[in-house]
Amino acid sequence: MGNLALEPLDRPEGMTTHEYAHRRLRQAIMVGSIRPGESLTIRGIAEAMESSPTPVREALRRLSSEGALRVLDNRRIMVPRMTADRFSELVSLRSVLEQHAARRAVPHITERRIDRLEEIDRAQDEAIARKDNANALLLNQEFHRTLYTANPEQVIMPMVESIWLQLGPFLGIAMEHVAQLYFVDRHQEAIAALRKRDEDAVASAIKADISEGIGGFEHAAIENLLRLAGQ
Amino acid sequence: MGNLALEPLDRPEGMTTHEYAHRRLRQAIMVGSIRPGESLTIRGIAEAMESSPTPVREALRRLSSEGALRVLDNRRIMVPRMTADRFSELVSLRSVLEQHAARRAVPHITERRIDRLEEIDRAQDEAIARKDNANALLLNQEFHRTLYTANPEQVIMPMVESIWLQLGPFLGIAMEHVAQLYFVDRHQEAIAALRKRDEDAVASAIKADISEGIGGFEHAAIENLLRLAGQ
DNA sequence: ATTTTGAAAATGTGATCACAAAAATAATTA
DNA sequence: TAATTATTTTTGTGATCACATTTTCAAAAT
Repeated sequence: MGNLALEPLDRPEGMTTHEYAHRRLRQAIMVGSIRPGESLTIRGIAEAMESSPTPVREALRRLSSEGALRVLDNRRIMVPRMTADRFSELVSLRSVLEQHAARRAVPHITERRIDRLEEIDRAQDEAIARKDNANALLLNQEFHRTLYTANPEQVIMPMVESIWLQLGPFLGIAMEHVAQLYFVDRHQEAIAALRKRDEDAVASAIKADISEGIGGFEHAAIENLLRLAGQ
Repeated sequence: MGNLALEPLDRPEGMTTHEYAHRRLRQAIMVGSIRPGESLTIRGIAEAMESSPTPVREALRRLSSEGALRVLDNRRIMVPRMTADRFSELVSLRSVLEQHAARRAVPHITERRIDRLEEIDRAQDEAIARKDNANALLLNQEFHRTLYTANPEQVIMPMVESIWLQLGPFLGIAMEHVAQLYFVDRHQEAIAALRKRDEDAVASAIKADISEGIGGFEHAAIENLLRLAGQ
């Protein structure tokens, strides 16, 4: 049942078992440490985290509703396989979604939050420098999340995270076959635009960040990568 | 625990209990037959559909991951309350999302499917004529769903449905206080644009359909409606 | 050697139970 | 009468069990 070991993740007091299972599986999927096609068994996971089938099933159901997992006809649960076409759908949707999220965040952004974004970006650069891909990925997500959640009534975040969840497993594969994942980012450009409260410029920085980041994989490159990984 | 009675919904052979519970609750929420603020109890629902807590809990968890339900700190589960600001977030996101979905569907649309769209639109007009709001709503959703799922690799549909789920309870309130809900739609315009495979025109028809439909509620009108409904 | 058959193990599903926390109700006090 | 306390009921949670289906693996047959 895969290395959902990752890091056991601290479990805050009062957090329910199914919540913990959900968070742990979610993070494992999002940073690509569970391979597509790998099938997950309820009992296996339950045993791995020393609990029982009931809460694990609830966690798996939630993840399937979030698009992170897929239930087959035989009721087996697995991480969906990636295809070049699906990848392209995911990336184009991500671009539209996050541009919109960024625009709607601008009117609510504070200087304090922009400072926080700079910190996160710095931390991400450090993670990249020490080739710590998993943490760089996590910090990149935190950068985007911190931007979008500036909007207090925002309802888009769960959808953005759903996209991340669906792209995660592919990133896991990519990281095994490509040395550097995020050589460039457009975060500085986004920050500059935010300081000016320039919605268009922010949206365009986000668009570029995505299209030059994960969106940079071309159709043929993806098929090669998937073949290489035995998908 | 509310009239999730609605219609008991036929239960296809082989459908699991939690799946059935999920579908039934989902539909009840989507057509607005469960009021915001109304709290749902696991045992209550289980009893109402003659099953047990386990599968009902799974259904509720899925719905909470889909944005349809909210778990409070006391672990109570309820339909989220609407606010004017949240409503505006939902509608603007819906517009962006569905325009994108429509654009990506155009290259895959077939004449047969366009014919099907015309049928659905006709059926919806009939439902409107006989003031059958719930079915008109369902048929409107089927129209949009049929369009977007023309794209076989589409990953956007769960997100669109999540928006519908979040708007559903408000529609239920609106239906109690407003006579006609969908006096106009832009479906014919969308169909004409589809016949010409004109992406821009299709997107613009969908945009208008949303902004003139549910998007037509103005900030003040929403606050009035919510106050009227005792929210 | 490949396929088919049969037994054993693994797995998903849902009902039930025990426990703790929360809510509702009744009893008591100010 | 209103507020507070105590008791009862309701509710969410998670472990366990039984059952049916599926998968796995070994033996037998073609």
